[in-house]
Amino acid sequence: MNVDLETAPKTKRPPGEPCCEPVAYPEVAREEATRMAAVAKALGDPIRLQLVDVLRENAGKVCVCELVPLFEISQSTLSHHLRKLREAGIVDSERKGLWAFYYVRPGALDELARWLGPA
Amino acid sequence: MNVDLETAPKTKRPPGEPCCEPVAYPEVAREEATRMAAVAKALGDPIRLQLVDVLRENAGKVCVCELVPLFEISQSTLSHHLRKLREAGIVDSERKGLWAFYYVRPGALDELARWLGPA
DNA sequence: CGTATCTATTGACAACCATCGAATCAATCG
DNA sequence: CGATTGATTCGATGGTTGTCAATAGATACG
Repeated sequence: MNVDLETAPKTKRPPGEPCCEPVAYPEVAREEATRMAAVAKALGDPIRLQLVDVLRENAGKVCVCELVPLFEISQSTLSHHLRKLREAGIVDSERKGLWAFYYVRPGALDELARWLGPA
Repeated sequence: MNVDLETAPKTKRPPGEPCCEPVAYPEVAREEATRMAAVAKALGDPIRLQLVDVLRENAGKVCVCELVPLFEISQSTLSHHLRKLREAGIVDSERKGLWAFYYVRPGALDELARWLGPA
């Protein structure tokens, strides 16, 4: 998480030299960032963000058919968004008879929330 | 923020009726979601997320030329990412002489962080 | 002025994305 | 079984994105 960066000169330098020394960069943040960016990307659509919002407060209680009228999109488009969220590990679903109930996977948003959170 | 959803029947219904009654949907969340989704979208790239990470801890101290060697991308691509972050209102820049110094705008991440935050 | 350095923009291109309608799969009921 | 309803997948289509090379703009120095 800590990108320890040696802040470089920033004063005039004789031309011919590059701007700055190469700066050390902790590998650790790389895959962490990739994971969090994937979650953020999945939330980077208003409909998906609202979907997560609805699901967080009605976990396991809303079937897909109830979600459709909330947004002015077709059913297949909604299914597409749900798939994106599923692929990002944010939600999961459970089928019961005819209906499919989605829920936000516990802890799925924690890493991003913590990073984003009050510094 | 609260999507108050009347959880619908979910029991067998006589055929011919639609699955569920249309569900009331608070308008309030709509533009809120759009704003937050825009921020999330901007963070939805590993490089941009790392950029924000670096800038948060070295606000006003890192010039663009120092950021380039941190990632294996060209200078123009980095500039492109910075522009994206600027357009999303996440960062801003200040020029001093030859150099451009970027910083994370205070509070830019708060709304999303709060929504995402520990429920 | 001219030249070197740093940053931003432009143009191009492949990859990805959101969206829809239509087809398909799944499960319940008669 | 056959019909119906809900959910997912498929195919197509405009739009957006990430990337680079090349270029342009801006600032400092001589």
